[in-house]
Amino acid sequence: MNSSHFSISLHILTLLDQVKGQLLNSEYIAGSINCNPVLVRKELANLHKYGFVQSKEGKGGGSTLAKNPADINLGDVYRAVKQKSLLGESKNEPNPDCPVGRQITLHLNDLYDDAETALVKNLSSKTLKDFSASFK
Amino acid sequence: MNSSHFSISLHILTLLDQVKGQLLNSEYIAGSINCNPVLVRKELANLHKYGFVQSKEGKGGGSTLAKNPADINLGDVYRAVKQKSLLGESKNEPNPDCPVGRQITLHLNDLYDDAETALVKNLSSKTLKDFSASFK
DNA sequence: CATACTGTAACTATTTTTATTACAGAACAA
DNA sequence: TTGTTCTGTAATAAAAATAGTTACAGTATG
Repeated sequence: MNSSHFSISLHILTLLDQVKGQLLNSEYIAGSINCNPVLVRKELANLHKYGFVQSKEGKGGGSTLAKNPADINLGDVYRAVKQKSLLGESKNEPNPDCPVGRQITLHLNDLYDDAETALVKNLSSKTLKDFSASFK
Repeated sequence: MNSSHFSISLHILTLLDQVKGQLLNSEYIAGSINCNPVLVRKELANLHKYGFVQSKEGKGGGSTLAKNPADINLGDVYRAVKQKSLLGESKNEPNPDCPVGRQITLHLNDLYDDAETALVKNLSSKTLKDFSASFK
C-alpha cells in the first residue's frame, strides 16, 4: 500500500460474501468496482495466495470465498494485501554524515511499525461478516 | 499522505529540537534529509501554519521550533501533515447500480476513519521530545 | 472443437510525487 | 544604500508509482 489494493480486495470479498458461494467472474467484479478486470484478477491471485478465495478456471469459472466470512478478519486481509509500510518507505537515503540523518530511518521505522500495529489491531477486531452485514 | 510528508516533517522537527533554538536554513535541512530545499520550505510553511515552527526571513534567517518539544505530540504532527486518508481515497466511483458498489465508499470510509483514529491515538502517545531523545 | 473463463506478462497511459528553476520580498551588514 | 543571503511561492519539468490495455497460453465446459 497505499493505492487501492485494500479497497479493491475488500470490495471483492464483500461481493463474494453477498452472493453466498456463487462464482463471480473478474469482469462482473470489475463492473462493480469500476476498474479493469485484469486488476481484479491480480488482486484475486493475491487473495488466493493467502487462502481467502478459490478460483475455478475455464468456461463458467470465477471465484468464491475459501473461508467462512466470520473467520476472515480485516486485519489479516490488510496484512495479506499490504505491500509497503503505510507511513514511511522513503527512497532517498538521509545524509549519513548527519547524526539525525544517520539514525532517523531506524527510528521512523520503529515508530511506524508501532503505529501500524495499532491500526491493524483495530482492523482485526472486525470480520468480513461484520463488514458485509452493514450493507442493506 | 502518503508519500513522505510525515517523515520529512518529523525529520525537520527533530533537527530543530537537536540544535536547541538555533536557526537552521532550508538548505542545511535538505542536506540532512537529502531532498530538495524547496520541498523543505513547503513543509516548513505547513508546520508554521499549524504553529510548530517559526521562521525568520532574510540573511542569517532560518527556522526554529515554536513550542516546547515536550508539548508537540506526534499525533498532532500527523494530523497537520496529513493530506488524504491513509487507506482509501480511490478516485473511480464504484458502480451505483450494484448494491455493494453503491454503498461501499461510505462503509470503507467509516472503516478507515476508525482504523486511522487508532493509529493517530498511538502516535499521540509520543512527543517530539521522546522521539528526539532516542537519538544518540 | 468452439466458447468463456483464469492467470500472467508486456506494454502504455495516467496520475502523483519530487525536483528544478526562477524570482519577489525580507533582513542584515558593510 | 547596496550587495548578500535567506524565505516564500509559483510554474514547470522530471521521475516514480499506479492503473489500464492488449495479448495469449492454459483450462474447463457443453
